[in-house]
Amino acid sequence: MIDLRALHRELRALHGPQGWWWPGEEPFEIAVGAVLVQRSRWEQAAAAITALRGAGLLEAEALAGADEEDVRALVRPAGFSRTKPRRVQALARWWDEHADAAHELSDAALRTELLGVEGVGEETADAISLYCFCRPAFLCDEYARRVLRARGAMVPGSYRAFRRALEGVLAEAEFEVAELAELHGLIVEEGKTLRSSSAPPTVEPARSAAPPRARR
DNA sequence: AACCAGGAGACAT
DNA sequence: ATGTCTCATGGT
Repeated sequence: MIDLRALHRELRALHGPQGWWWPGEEPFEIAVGAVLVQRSRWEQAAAAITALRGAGLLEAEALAGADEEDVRALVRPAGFSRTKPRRVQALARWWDEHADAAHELSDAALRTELLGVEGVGEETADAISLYCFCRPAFLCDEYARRVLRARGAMVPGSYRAFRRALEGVLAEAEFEVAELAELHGLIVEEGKTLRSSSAPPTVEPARSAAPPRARR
């Protein structure tokens, strides 16, 4: 499909080796960030995290027991206030009760357990596995899709199919966890320079002098 | 004012 | 197990 080692080298040359890790001080904060950033910009998620920190809620037990309305107000900058407040509190409850024991689980068992938490889907489970529990994982997100497609790879549309398609080359590359962590960071940097359309640049038809058609 | 932003969950095949 | 459809909101 694609040589991930070569991609890693290329992106390092492009953006510089950056020893990238998910922004955040401690694992729980990182996990909260992974949920809050869903379908929104990192700047917005970061604002919500700052608010939570200010309220002393960046600790699992405190957030789990916090008033729902308070949490709603604090995470508002991250948007989706119907779902995200519930999701970060569901995560906090799980974290408070199970995160400790989760270190003993296999990579696959941990992932399965994370998927059982409300608001944690495939991508977020992989992000938490990698950046909170230091388990090998590759984030098959929209950026990865763009970057690989831009290099000519046929990338399946669904997360599952994408992930499976990468299993082989991923095993072949034998990345360390730190390398996987940095690779994702590099892919994000590179992905931001790409269009989401994934369509190769097409030549615009010669523009006529006609004014744009009036909208209705 | 339309459009985008680092998905998840429910449901049907 | 895999594909499809729906939801949902702050910021620019």
